[in-house]
Amino acid sequence: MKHNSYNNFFVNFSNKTKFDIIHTLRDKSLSAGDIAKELDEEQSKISHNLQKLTKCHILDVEQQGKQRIYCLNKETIIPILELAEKHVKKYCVKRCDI
Amino acid sequence: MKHNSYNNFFVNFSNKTKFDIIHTLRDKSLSAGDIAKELDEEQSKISHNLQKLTKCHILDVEQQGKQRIYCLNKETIIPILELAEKHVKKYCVKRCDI
DNA sequence: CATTCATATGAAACACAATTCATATAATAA
DNA sequence: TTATTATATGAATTGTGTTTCATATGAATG
Repeated sequence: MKHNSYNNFFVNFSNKTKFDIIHTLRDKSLSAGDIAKELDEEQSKISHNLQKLTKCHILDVEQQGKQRIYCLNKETIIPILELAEKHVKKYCVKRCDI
Repeated sequence: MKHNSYNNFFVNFSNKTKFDIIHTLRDKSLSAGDIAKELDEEQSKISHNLQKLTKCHILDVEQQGKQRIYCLNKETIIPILELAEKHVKKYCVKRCDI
């Protein structure tokens, strides 16, 4: 497998903004604007991040009027999140992030 | 969950060097030096990366004489790799990485 | 078809992670 | 107890992803 697409996939889990977006969409679908509101972040910041998450199909989009509704690709993403959480809880309880 | 340790966990999958190390250790354990040799990379580069991978227990280490043998924490890491591969193969066949 | 609302986009600025290089430490053997 | 091999570490540099800001596009509505 080419490491690019692979690495790029994981990059999408490795900063706070994307983390917040993914977790916001874990139990509901939202428009770009509503995600920005809910996270109290600037519109274009959220938009840029949504583009990347969507490009590698971590998120799916659907146009609805003038809004764009984003939802999590639950099929593969939720299982990955769960495994990662399990690992982090078990091994990274205190300060693995230094 | 705190996003730090979480993000930090994923950061460790998102660059080529770490990708190469992880995949080299997928089927065998190696000393730091042998990893560097096998990947034809500079010693300290590999060492720095090994530190980070070990800190969040993606790798385990064991001292053996004056060598340090690194091995992959297969329990949680292999399943995550497999899910990621599945996703990438299915959704990122062409140029998700732009 | 002009206006408004929602979202996307490009480029510059910024932040942070990765690498490099020189050096230190740690374990062993002579 | 010095020399040698293996690995780690710190600081400066480099590289790359992220955010910001200004602006553009796109869909709907009067």
